[in-house]
Amino acid sequence: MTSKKTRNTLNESGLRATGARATILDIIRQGDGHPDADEIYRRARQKLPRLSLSTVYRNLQRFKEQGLIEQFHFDENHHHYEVKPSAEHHHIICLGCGKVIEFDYPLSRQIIKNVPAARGFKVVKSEVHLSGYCPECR
Amino acid sequence: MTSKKTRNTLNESGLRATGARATILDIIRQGDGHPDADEIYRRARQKLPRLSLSTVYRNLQRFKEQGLIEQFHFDENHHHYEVKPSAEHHHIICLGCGKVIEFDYPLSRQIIKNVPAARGFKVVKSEVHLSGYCPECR
DNA sequence: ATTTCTGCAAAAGGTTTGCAAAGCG
DNA sequence: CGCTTTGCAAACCTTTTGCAGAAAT
Repeated sequence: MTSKKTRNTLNESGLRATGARATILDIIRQGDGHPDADEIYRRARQKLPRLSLSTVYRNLQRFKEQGLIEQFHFDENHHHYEVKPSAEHHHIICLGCGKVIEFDYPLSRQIIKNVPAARGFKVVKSEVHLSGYCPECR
Repeated sequence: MTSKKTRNTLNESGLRATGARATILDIIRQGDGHPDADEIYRRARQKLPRLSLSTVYRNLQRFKEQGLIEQFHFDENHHHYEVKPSAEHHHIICLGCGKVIEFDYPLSRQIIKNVPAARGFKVVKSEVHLSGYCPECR
C-alpha cells in the first residue's frame, strides 16, 4: 500500500523505489508524531517483517541528503524525523508527557534582522526547541 | 591552580570540592569555546593525568543538576557544555568552519506572547540553533 | 568514621559499516 | 545484466553503571 506518490518522489530524487524506502518515507509523511528511527522501524516492520534497522538508518540518511526529510535532536540522545516543511516552524517539547507541539514562526528572519552578530550569515537551517511543561502537566 | 572561587561554588552547591570537579568546572568557566566531554577530558588530563572519562561525565551530570552549567545538542551526536548564562542567549553554528557564535535574544518571551499554540506553557529551557555559513565561509 | 567520589573495566544505547545475496531498472 | 540496495552481524562512539579503593568532611 505504499503510495504511488511516494514512489514518484523517490524516482525524482534519483533513488530506486524499493519497498523499504517507500514504506519508510510513507511513515514519515503520515506526519503522525515525530518518530525516531526505532519507531519507524517498528511501524515499518508491520508491513515488511524482514526489514532491518540498518536499512532504516541508511535510508533516513539518504532522504536527508536529498532534502526530503529533516532530522531533529530533542533533549534526548537519539534523533527524530519529519518531512521537510515548507514554512519555518519549530517545536515545543513537554518534559512531563513528551508531547511535541509545532508552531510556525519566522524566527531566522527576525534574528538576522535584529542581531548584529548574525550579520552576513547565510542561514541554512534554524532549529528552536523550547522545553517546559504544558498546561496539563504543570 | 583550581580557583578558590570555583571551590566555593562547589561547596555552595553541596558538592565536595575535589580536584576533578574544580578542574572540570574551571575549564568550562574559562569559556573557551563550547567544549564537549572529550575535549574537557583532554584538557583536564593535562592537570590530572589519572582522571577518567567517566568522572568527567558524572560531574557534568551533577553540575547540570545543580544548574551550574548547560548542555547543548548541536548538529552532532554528542553534547557540548557551557556555564549557565544569566541572560537568554542562543547559538549560530557555521557549517563551514565549525565556529559557534553566541547572541542574546529574548526569544522565549516573544514566542510565548505571539504564538497561540504556546499559550499556557511553562518554558523551562529554550534552545535555538541556527546553522549556516559565516561571511568567511560562504 | 562516614559518606561521597574516583578509577577502571565492562555494559548500554544509538548509529554505522562490510559483505554476500537479493532486487530494481 | 549491471548497479544499487538489503539483511545480517559485527563494529563504533558516546555515555552510563558496578564495584572496590581513595578522598573529603
